[in-house]
Amino acid sequence: MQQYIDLFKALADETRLRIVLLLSEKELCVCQIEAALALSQVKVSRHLTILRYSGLVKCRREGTWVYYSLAEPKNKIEENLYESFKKHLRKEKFFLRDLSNMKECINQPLKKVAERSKKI
Amino acid sequence: MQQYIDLFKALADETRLRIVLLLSEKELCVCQIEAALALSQVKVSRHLTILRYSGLVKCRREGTWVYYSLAEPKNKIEENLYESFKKHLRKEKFFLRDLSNMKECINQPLKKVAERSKKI
DNA sequence: CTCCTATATACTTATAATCGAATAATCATA
DNA sequence: TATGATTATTCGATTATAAGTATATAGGAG
Repeated sequence: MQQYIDLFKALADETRLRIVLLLSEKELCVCQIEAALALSQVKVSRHLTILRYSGLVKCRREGTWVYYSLAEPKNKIEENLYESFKKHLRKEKFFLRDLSNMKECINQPLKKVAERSKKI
Repeated sequence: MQQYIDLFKALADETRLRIVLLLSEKELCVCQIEAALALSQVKVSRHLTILRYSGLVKCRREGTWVYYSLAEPKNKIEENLYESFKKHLRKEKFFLRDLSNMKECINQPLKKVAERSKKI
């Protein structure tokens, strides 16, 4: 039971939901997420930590960068939910915006990405 | 976006998740839910109110009893989630227990049901 | 070792969620 | 209208969550 509560708790926050949706598209490092969502470093990092503890995402370090990606679904509910995200949330405006922002960001040199994220 | 946050918030509480699961089986009145879940009247009523405001359940009055049932899903995510519940959560122990409790309760005279719920 | 960049954590404050106890409201029936 | 049964709401206390600022940690380059 608790695993499902934890899943819904993890997704019941705008920042975390947006992060999960981005990661359902592609593995990303912290600064790319910051830039794509136009959020501060602390905010992104903190919510990534929460997502990590709740088992929704995993990470790997590569030099100074830490890349985050979705973890394997821990149960059928989670699995179906992710499929459902991919199938239905793609059409939503808020997601398309984050997504195109993200794609723009990952094509820029990281320096620029970092500067951009500091503005917000 | 907010509609999804609201959905996950509504489900991110043990009491509410258990209620939703029961209602995915059958329309029930408040005292039946109390008895099935062995929870106090206040607790059940309060969480039903929250579920009603978040649009997950609807209710109809019949004399002194108020019957609750799941509302029509408001989006595809919600719809798929309910299907997923029906398909996968049925096997979970906590759900089977609540379910069999519920079936026992609705076969008893209401007076007994009420007494039973007061004990807890 | 020092500096710089990327990321994580502590500390504090503000806000929100939950709970139990008491009380109110609603309806049916006598 | 008085009573009993069912359901909803208010109140006050407690706990949990989220946010910002400042600070710490970790790794790479020089």
